[in-house]
Amino acid sequence: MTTSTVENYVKQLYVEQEANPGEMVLMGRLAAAMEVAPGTATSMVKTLADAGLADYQPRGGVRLTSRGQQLALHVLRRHRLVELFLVKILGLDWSQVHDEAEALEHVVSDIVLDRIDELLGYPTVDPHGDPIPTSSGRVHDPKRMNLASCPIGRPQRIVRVLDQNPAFLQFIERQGLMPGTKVTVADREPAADAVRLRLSPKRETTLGLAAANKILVEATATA
Amino acid sequence: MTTSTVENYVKQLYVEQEANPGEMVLMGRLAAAMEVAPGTATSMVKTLADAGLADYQPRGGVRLTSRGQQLALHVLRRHRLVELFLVKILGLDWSQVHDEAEALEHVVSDIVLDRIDELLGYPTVDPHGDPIPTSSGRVHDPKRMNLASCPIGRPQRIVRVLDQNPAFLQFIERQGLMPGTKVTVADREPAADAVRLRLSPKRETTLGLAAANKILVEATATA
DNA sequence: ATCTTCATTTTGATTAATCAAAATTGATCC
DNA sequence: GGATCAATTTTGATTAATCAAAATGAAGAT
Ligand SMILES: [Mn+2]
Ligand SMILES: [Mn+2]
Ligand SMILES: [Mn+2]
Ligand SMILES: [Mn+2]
Repeated sequence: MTTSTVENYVKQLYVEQEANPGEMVLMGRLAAAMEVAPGTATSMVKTLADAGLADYQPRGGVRLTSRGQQLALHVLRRHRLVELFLVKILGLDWSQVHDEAEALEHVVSDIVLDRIDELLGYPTVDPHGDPIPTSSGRVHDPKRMNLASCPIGRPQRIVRVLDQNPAFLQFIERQGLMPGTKVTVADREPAADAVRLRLSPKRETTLGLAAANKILVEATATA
Repeated sequence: MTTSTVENYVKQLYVEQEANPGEMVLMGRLAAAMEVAPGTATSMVKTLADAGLADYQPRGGVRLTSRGQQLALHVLRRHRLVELFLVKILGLDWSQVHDEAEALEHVVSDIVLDRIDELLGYPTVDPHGDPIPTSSGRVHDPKRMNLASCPIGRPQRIVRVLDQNPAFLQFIERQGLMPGTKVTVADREPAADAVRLRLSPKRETTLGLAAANKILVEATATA
C-alpha cells in the first residue's frame, strides 16, 4: 500500500528532478516544496528509501530510483488526465482543476482512469499543456522556448503554462494567452520588465518577464 | 476537518439506524459493520460524540445527532451521485461502482458534485435504486414491498436492490432483474426456498428467498 | 445473594505523519 | 587549527486510527 503522502513526495521529487536534471534534491528544497518542517522531509525520505523508491545520501540529498520514477509518472498521469477530464467533461475552469486533481489523483482506480482516457480520446497534454505520461510510464516532453527568450517577430503558438496558481491562470486567461493561442513577441524591454505581445493585428498586451518566462511556446509553421 | 474515517462511521451509523428505526446502535453491531475490533468502535464513537455528531450512552449505544445525520446524508449523496456518474458517463458496470464510490465519496468537492448532478439531469436514485439525498439533506425513501412479500400475480416493477456485493449484483444482472424491469411473482414455495418469477410471457426465473427479500418492487399501473 | 457469561470499555502498543527544538556536521573564514 | 554558520538530522511529543488482551459491568441463572 503506498499512501497519498508517499505519492505526493515522489511526485514532488520527480518535478524537482526535472527542474534540475542530474542533481540530487536537497532536503531544504524538498521540505520547502512540500511545506513541511525539515525534519519531516528527512524522515519521509528515509521511508521512501526503505520502500525502494528513492536513494538517499545523508547530507547529500535524494534521487528517485527507477521504481520511484515510475510511481511518480503514474501519479502525474492520474493528475493530468483528471485535470483534463474536469475541464473538458465537467466544465470546470482551468484555474480550479489543479487543486481538485491533487486529491483525486490518489483515489481514481485504473479502470476509471482508462475510461477517462478513452472518453477524452487518449490526449497527450493536460489543460496547462503539461504532458500526460502513458500508462507504461513514458513522457514526451520536448525542450521549449518561452516568451522571455523566443525570437522577436516570429509567430509562436502557446503550448504550456508552468504555474498552477489559480490567480496566475486566471490572469493568463484574461489576457487571452491560453495554450493554443498564437502570439508574436513585438519587443522586449528588460529594463522595464516588459514583454510586448501581438495577438492579432489589432490586439496586443504586455507581460512582466517573470510571467513571460512561465509561458512556453513553439514556432508556428511559417505560413 | 472531518476525516474519511469519521465520514465512514457516520454513514454506517445512518444506514444502521435506517435498518432499525428508533433503536440505539450497539457497539457490537457497529464494530462488525465497520470490520474493526470492538474497542476501536467505542473509541471512534467517543470521537464522534466529542465532535457533536453522535450521542453516546456507555453500554447503551449510539445515535446520530441531527448534525451527524446531515453529514451522513451529504456523504451518501456524494456516494450515490458518484456511482451513477460512473455507470452513466464512464460506462462502468453497476457491480463495480460501489467500491469505487467508497473512496471517491471523501474526495469530490461541492463544485465537482454540482457538475455531476447537472450532467446527470438531477437524478433521484442511484444505479441500485438507492435514493439520492438533496444537497440540503432531504431524502425521499418510500416504504417498499419486496419479491418475497409482494402479492402474487400482480405485475411489479423492480425499483431497488439492497445489496452492494459485486457477485450478487452480477447475478441479478444475469437474471435480468435490474431496476426498471417488470416482473410478476408466479408463485412461492417457502419450503423449497423458491420464488418463481415471470419476466415476460416466455421468460421466467427462480430466486431464493434471501435474494427475493433484497429486491424491492412497486406495483405497476394496472394497464 | 452470588455466580456466570458476554458485551463493552479500558489499557497499553503500534504505525503514519507531523512539529519544535536540540544536537550534529560540513564547510567557510580568519 | 579553531570559531562560526547554516543545513541537516535527531530526539521527544502529538494526533488519528487501529489491535490485542485485560478489566469491568449488567443481566440472567441458580
Ligand atoms: Mn496529491
Ligand atoms: Mn496541469
Ligand atoms: Mn468511504
Ligand atoms: Mn448504490
